[in-house]
Amino acid sequence: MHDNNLPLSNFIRDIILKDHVSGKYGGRVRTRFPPEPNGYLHVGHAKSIVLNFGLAKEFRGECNLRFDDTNPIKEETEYVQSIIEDIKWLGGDFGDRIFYASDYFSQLYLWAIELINKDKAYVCDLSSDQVRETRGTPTQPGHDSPFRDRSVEENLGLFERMKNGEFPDGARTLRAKIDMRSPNLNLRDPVIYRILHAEHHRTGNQWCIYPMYDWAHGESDSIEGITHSICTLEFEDHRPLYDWFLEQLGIFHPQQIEFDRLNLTYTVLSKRKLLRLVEQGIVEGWDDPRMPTISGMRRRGYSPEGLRNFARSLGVSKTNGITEFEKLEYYIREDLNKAAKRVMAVLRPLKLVLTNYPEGQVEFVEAINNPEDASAGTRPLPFSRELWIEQEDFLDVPPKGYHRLYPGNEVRLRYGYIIKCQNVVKDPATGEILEIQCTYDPDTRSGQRTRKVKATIHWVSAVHAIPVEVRLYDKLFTTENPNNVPGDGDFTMYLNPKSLEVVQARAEASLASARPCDRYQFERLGYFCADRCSAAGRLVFNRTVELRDTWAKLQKKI
RNA sequence: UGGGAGGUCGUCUAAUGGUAAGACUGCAGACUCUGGAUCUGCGUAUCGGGGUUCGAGUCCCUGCCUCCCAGCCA
Repeated sequence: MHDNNLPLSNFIRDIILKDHVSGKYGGRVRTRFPPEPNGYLHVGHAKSIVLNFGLAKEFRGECNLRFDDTNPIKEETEYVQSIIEDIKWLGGDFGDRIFYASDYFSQLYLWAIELINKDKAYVCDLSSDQVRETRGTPTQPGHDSPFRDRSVEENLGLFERMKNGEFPDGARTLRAKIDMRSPNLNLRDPVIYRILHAEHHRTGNQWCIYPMYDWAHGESDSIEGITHSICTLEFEDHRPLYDWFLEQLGIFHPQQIEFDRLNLTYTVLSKRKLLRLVEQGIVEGWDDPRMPTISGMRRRGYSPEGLRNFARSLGVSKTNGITEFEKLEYYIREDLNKAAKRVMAVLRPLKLVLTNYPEGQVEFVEAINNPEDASAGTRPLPFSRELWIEQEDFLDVPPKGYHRLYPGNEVRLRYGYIIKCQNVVKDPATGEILEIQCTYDPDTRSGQRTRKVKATIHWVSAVHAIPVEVRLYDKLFTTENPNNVPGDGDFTMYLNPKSLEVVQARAEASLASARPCDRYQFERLGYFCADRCSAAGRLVFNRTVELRDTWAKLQKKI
């Protein structure tokens, strides 16, 4: 078993380690996690959070939380709240260092004026269509805007009037004066301010010009004294621009480093697509347990530790790959196995009667709460004549290798007795199995040295069991890469119609005290988590992940 | 066909000129009062072709393939 707390080596850590020992930035390490509050965080962000906060912690530095809130049209306070909650839940420690790019709007404005004064920026009257037309293409150079050579004074005046709200949206922009013939499209006089008469979630109507990402991001990093600005691969082309702005201004210059974003099989991880799932009502909301969002996974029952271990196991590189969903499930199970209390619950109940067990008699058997943790202790379980067992644990005609109950066969009732199937009661009209009649062997009570049988099945006492609703979740998509759609198709064509099944189950009575978010293992079935809507009178559990099931796997192969 | 970045077991990641390693998956087995967990075993993977070198996944040349970039999104 590997040690999950060991710092894993990766190329970014190598760079930081080198800078740390060489004394660059005074040996100081400061990273940042810069989400845009335009959606909920997902498992891909978890990778970035673990990386950024982990690196800061390892080198005794800090990681700031900074909201990249430069686009008032898409951003909302609800997202800010959810992001803060999700990072905390995951264990990211930002202390009181919650910042907003919008905190720096005034400074950014002043710096823009500085750029104009240095003849490195100009006000352009071209429409967005015209800008696109003059930008050129990847293979053809662009050409200069007719407004490129305005005087500093004119630019200053126009820019101030832009700020003062004298022009409608889109009428003008402030652009950096770099090189319209650059092979890097980002350097072809990129827009740095646009006019947007929109209310901002924090600055309200104070501004009607808003900085673009490229202009705001590096400068925000600089203001906060970020040493290593870690972002995803698609920003590689932006690094020259990131550097250019900093150089023009002559301010503190953080280092941008790009790494590969997480892709997961059977999953979409783009905020645009996730937003669609929410808005079209395909899922219940951002925290639907089928969503790859952090809040969805939390509601599903994933533990922060499990998610962190998964994120750490990912590694960091510049290769564009797709991680198998099974790897995520492995780390979730690994953590839950250690921590989750075991209970018995029957998802699809089938009546079982012990014909030789006295009517009305109840005895208590001792059940182990967690075989992985002796300190979790034991609990008494009521045992009686009539029980519920799992429908799939009985088969009238068993296939080869099936060890569970069938006519004439013996199995052990977990923590109870060995029983033998004597009779099957069926509906004469439909052939539906109504009841299984068995005899129990009084000499085989759990805890004694008795003979062995091939299978142990779970059960609950019919009179003692409580009804619970269980939501069985499955993958949201039926294909490994839902992003890869043929022709003019849409990723929703791969939606799994069976991603949610609700069953009315019977559970041991101890589950009555389950509080929302409590995690359990339902023995032989999987890990389950009390939903946030679960209450004493109406218990609801979400299936987090199934147990590994080698029998089911064998069946599939046939 | 411009620029940028990549190509190592099925998947993800290591190896920083010196025995190609680990995790996940898969398969086989042991153990088991969870067909869980645990344990054991199983790996012809360096994109191709040249070159440098005693020695190349690593360095050089060349070809091929993949991803990203033409928002007043981030």
